[in-house]
Amino acid sequence: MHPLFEHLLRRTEISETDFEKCLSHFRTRHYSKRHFLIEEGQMVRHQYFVVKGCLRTYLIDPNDKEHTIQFAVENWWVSDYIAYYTGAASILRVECIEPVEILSISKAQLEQLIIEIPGLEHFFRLQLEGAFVAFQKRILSNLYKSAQERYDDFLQSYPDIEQRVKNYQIASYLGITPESLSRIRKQKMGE
Amino acid sequence: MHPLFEHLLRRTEISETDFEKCLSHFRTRHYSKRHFLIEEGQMVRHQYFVVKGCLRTYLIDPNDKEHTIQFAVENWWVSDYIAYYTGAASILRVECIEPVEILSISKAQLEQLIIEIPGLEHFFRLQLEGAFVAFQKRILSNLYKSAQERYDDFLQSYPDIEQRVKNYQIASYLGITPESLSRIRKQKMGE
DNA sequence: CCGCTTTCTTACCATAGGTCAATTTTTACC
DNA sequence: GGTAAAAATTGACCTATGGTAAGAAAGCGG
Repeated sequence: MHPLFEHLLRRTEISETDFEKCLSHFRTRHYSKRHFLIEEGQMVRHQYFVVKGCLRTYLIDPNDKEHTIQFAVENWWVSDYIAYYTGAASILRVECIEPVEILSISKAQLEQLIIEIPGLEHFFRLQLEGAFVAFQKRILSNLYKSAQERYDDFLQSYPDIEQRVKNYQIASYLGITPESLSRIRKQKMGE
Repeated sequence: MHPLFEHLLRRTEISETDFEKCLSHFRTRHYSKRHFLIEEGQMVRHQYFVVKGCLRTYLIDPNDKEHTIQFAVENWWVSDYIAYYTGAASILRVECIEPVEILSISKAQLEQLIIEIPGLEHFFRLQLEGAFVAFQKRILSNLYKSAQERYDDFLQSYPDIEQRVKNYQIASYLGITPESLSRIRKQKMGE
């Protein structure tokens, strides 16, 4: 079964016919490592479903430091959602950190599909509820947990991702420097 | 016009008849300052629309420190959404920090309404998109901005809320101690 | 309006994590 | 498989923010 079909069925009911219609509006794209799906300053009119590979969404601050918001692997959606939802120019980058196969759809087309296909709006509402929970947990973690604890949480939550990304990228997700992460890892060795 | 009707109309189309039906499933409640709408350990089966007053959602960590996730004033929705969406027991408190008038609805009833009234699901999807953007911005801020900058951002984003809540509550929202906030405020005086 | 409680401020010291720079290890690619 | 580049580690030092404690100010209930 198509991975997107399977993915949609987890949260909503959709007929095979409707799915085919839906799928016809997505375009498959292949990108190599280092390709930027989105760069700062762009308008963002698409979002993407990851069929294969790994990507990272991050911001570069005024001191040239990177801060990772999200990693995306198979069956995740990715975009600069601040820009996508608000219509503002992007302040983020979305970079392929592995060779990637994605399905791309424009916001205009997706909104049209949502009107036409019952169940799609439901899917995206539930999807956003999930994101809401994840974000809120992350904000809480950042508020009261130590770097060490956040790293442990990360390992537990994303054991699959940990092996596919660089430590300095994980550090930038946790809000610490690569040096600090290295020290934390060193300390864990001795446990 | 009813504040909830006005609120819904900002994001979706809904007939007056449908709104009346919708409203009939909400229950108006009044609470005094210090009342807890939700406490740790509870199951959370309701969410609330704030008609009047101000509330705060926060966590108490193992060291008895408070960490604020959200303030809610007129026309905001509030609940412990982690518990509400996941079905897990609450780890948060929702406390009235002013006398409050709210409209309460159970998840079961709301989900039923969403099935019956076209446009409601659309409303909540857009609402969640807005929350998504706000959360992502907050995570980014926490990743790369100083306490000072986050305080400035807070003042700019929520000038209305700033005057209705205690400084120690703002500090707990920003992820700093009341003492640090006090120092920041002192420094701002001299500017 | 008084007294009590809560909140805010200030000062002094402590610390997690940051910065910088050098070194080692890993990875990518011809 | 050798080499250049990228990533990770380490050590010495630094800084923003936390912890604690105590006093000042503000708010509230009677």
